[in-house]
Amino acid sequence: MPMSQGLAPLPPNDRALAVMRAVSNFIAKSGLKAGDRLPTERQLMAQLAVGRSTVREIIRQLQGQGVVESRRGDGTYLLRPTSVDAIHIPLFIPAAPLRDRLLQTVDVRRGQEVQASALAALRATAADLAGIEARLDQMERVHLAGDPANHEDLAFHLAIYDATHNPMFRQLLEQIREAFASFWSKPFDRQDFAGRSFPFHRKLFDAIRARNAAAANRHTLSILAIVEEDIKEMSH
Amino acid sequence: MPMSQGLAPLPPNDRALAVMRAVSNFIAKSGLKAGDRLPTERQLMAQLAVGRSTVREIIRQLQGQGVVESRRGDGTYLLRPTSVDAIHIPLFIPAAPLRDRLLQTVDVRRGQEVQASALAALRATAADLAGIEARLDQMERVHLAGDPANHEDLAFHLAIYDATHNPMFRQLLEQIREAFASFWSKPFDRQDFAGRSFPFHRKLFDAIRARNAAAANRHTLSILAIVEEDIKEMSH
DNA sequence: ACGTGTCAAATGTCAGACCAATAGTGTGAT
DNA sequence: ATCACACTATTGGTCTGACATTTGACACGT
Repeated sequence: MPMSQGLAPLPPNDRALAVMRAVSNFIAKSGLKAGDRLPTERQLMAQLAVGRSTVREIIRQLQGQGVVESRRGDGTYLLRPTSVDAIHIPLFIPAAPLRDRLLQTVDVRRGQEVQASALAALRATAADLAGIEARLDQMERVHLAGDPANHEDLAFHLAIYDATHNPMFRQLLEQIREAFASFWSKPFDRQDFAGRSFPFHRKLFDAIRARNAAAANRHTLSILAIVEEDIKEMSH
Repeated sequence: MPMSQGLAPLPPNDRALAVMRAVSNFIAKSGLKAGDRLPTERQLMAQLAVGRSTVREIIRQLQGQGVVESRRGDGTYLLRPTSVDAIHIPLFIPAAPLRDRLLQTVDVRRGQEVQASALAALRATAADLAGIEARLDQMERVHLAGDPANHEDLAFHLAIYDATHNPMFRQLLEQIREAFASFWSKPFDRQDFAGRSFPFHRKLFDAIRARNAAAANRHTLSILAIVEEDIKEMSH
């Protein structure tokens, strides 16, 4: 194996880096979940023996990474657990009309979801299949009750991603979805977006359970085709 | 609901947000390119009439987003141009052995690159094709001279992505590649990584030029299969 | 039970000072 | 003329202490 990797390039007296590591370690080891409150700035300042400005700058940096959120007069809250050696990959998608951005994400998702479905068909364990089916049942219940099942739909797809045992799939979809959540807020929660894709979800599950990657791909493409149609139609 | 409509929504005292917007706007309008130097903290402080700590915190936030890099005693430099309304999507890939992380990215790339190749075959303009071929020629020249052509290989694939006219593809590959660059530095630059995939690149280009999406997919998969083999072999 | 006021605590902001590293300049020896 | 070295101005990094603004919780009076 080639040389020692990932060793700190070593900025010698860099307090900020030390504080960043300390805070990240604390988050990891203290078992904080998303939504939990971090120690106050003054507590961190005192316990780490650094100035408050340094602590604040690190919190700002975490904020920029989307790890943390500060609420004035209240405290700083954890958005997603992180660890020191987690790799942060920032994506920037340039300004464009909402419709175009949505269609661009469908392009990406088409490649990603097809691949994820195929991998899930190959790799899913019995427990994975049970989890997926549970999500599917839940989704069908809600849908048949006449309610929009967007949340359950997401859970279903995330369960498929988890069955690939590759965390990058989940990250990608989750973050893309979250990035657009601010735009959707109303139309996406209220109306049963892409409801016509509903029957294909069980077909997709059956294909995965049968370890039939080709069929899984086919049904995934069917679902995405409907999503794309709905986006195009939504922006009339 | 006796809401008075005409009330001022808010005088958001949020200086930080204002500074963030001001800096982002400045970056966008001043035409700064990656690598250019931003105004010094003291200049921003003076021109925006805010405290230096506020300026520093915004710079930290941009740092967390991967937009900017500060060098002590030198200045703050732009890594990637941004605009105010660019969407920031942070991905976190959890800690794992390097080998596993690399294989995970191959999983993702398989879906993505297949999709990108197919879209490029459908959407590439004449100019796009010329650009791709120029990159391919350059890559072949370097490779036949016996030098590792990793940089040229990247340029070739990026040209294909650009031919999809969907900026998300380029973002994804570029950022993933950059995230792992710190690990590769030596082994990746020195040795002709995945050199065996070399012949498939021209086949891929020919398929794209012939608008043959299926063939493009096939050759893309061939390239990635070799990449995967090399990763598995590298970690013997 | 319901507003209302008060207060402690938290983040947000500022100013001023000093430290540390860097790039550029100039000086001096060769 | 050239190279090595010291110096200096500039820049980001850190600390301190102060004040502002917002929030959540509790106590109070009606």
